Amino acid sequence: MYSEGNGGNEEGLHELTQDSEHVRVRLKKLETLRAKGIDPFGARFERTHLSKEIIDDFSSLEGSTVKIAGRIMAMRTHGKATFADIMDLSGRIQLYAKVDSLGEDAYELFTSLDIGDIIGVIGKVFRTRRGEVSIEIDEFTLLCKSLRPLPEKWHGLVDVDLRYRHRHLDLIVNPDVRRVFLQRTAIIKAIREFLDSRGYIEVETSSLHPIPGGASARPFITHHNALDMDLYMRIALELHLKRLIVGGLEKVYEIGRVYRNEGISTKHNPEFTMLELYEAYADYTDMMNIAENLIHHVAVKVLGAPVVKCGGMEIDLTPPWPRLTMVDAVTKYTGVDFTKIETDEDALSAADSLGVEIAGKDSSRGAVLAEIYDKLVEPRLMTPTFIIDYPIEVSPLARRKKDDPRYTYRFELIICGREMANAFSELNDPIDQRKRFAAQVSLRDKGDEEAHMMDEDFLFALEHGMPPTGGMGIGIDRLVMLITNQESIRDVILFPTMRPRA
RNA sequence: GGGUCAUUAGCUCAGAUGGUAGAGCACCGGACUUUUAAUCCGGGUGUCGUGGGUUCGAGUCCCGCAUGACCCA
Repeated sequence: MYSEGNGGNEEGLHELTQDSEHVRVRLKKLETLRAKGIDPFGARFERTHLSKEIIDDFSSLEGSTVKIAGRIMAMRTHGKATFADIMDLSGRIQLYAKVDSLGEDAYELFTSLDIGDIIGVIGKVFRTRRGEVSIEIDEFTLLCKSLRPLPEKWHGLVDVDLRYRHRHLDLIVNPDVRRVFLQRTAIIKAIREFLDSRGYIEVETSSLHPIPGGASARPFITHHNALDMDLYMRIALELHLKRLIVGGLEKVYEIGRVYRNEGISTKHNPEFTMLELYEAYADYTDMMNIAENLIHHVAVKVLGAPVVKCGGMEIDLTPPWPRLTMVDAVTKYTGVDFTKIETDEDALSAADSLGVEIAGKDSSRGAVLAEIYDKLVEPRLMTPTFIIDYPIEVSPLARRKKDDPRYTYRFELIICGREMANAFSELNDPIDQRKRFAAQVSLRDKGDEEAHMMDEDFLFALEHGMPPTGGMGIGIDRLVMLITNQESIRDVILFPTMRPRA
């Protein structure tokens, strides 16, 4: 807060004053405005139009008076006439200020405004000699004085570190950034439309868990003071949503933030957004149909066509998409045929011959198969592909295949070399589920910090009986990256996790 | 975790061989009534990320640290 006279917050002022000549100059202008009785931080302003509406409807609006507000992005003064560009949510429009129509005092006040200031304007719509739709100002009012300069008008804000730390500046000066985040909103809206129209119920489950479950990941730990107990930030939505299926909600979904205590990279942020959905009496083939149609729907809604860019190429998302078992996929891309591999030892030597390192990881046949797939196959799958029938060892929550108990009714959807969805026919046998948890717990005891914990509350629910259920998780951030053609997860998360600056 | 690179003005960047720190935009002063990266004249506004070291002298060379980017695990 910066108040008038000597009663202001000296410390805050001091910090700003130190900053640069830009700030000093603007603080001085602020005092000058106040001395003239002008409030530099104005109030409510009723707009009649957004800038884009004026430009789009120019033919019907020409000559009429409009009220518009926005941030000054550029100023071009020419003595007794001045052009300025202001930006609002819809875009930019040019203002034209003339001493003839404003009068000397108001005109002088206008030219003393800074780039970055926010103003409200009443004026007439016209087109300049050069053809640009503009507003000739009759009156204007200062709605907010800006005390700091904006980044450079031509290059914008380029430094990625500064862009993420000062996202508000990124949004002001880089139009593409605004576009991406508006698209993110549109994507999530399209997902809700799709699921709501199919009778899914959106729910919110808790994010503080006594036991973190539903995924293999290290959790964040937090503490509840009154209960004097540690709690975990959720790493998945899965187990609570399944409890709702037990409870008879039958078709549920949640779009929610999950937290995983892992490294940070262009592909990983410690908090990210998952969609999970569960449908009673369905199975993983139903989930494949939903995945195809959902992502197709989203692309058409947001982009206007079922086509996304991936690296240099365009990918058509029109369903149906091919389905390939993991074993077949590994054979196709590496030549190694896992139908001929029976033992853990043979699997290990196959991994060795392919140069896939297993040391320190689960060395069971199924886990090795999944590791080979992860390293050598997944990154090469560009067009949408369902990889089905995951090994049981890496799928502790999925139903076992009837004809081959080494595999599960599970798939992952790969687009552009990235995992977009993970789904399975849910395990509803509480006795088998207990054994799977036990196997995970023993991995955990051997030092695997990502292995699941025993979750008695979940088992208790499962023991009351869960209908056969199909379930799926979709990483929203990755989906947004795909649809908006962004390479870094940080470019689709408004405030990615950053280390504090020194 | 390992390797490579980066960090200089509000922003975008340049600063061979070690010798008083530069440009464009932005900003300040002046001219200019349809410009649009407006133009013209004048002005450099800086803890060269940080802490050490070498040297008569370090933005530049060496070491540590911080933050970031890319590659690898």
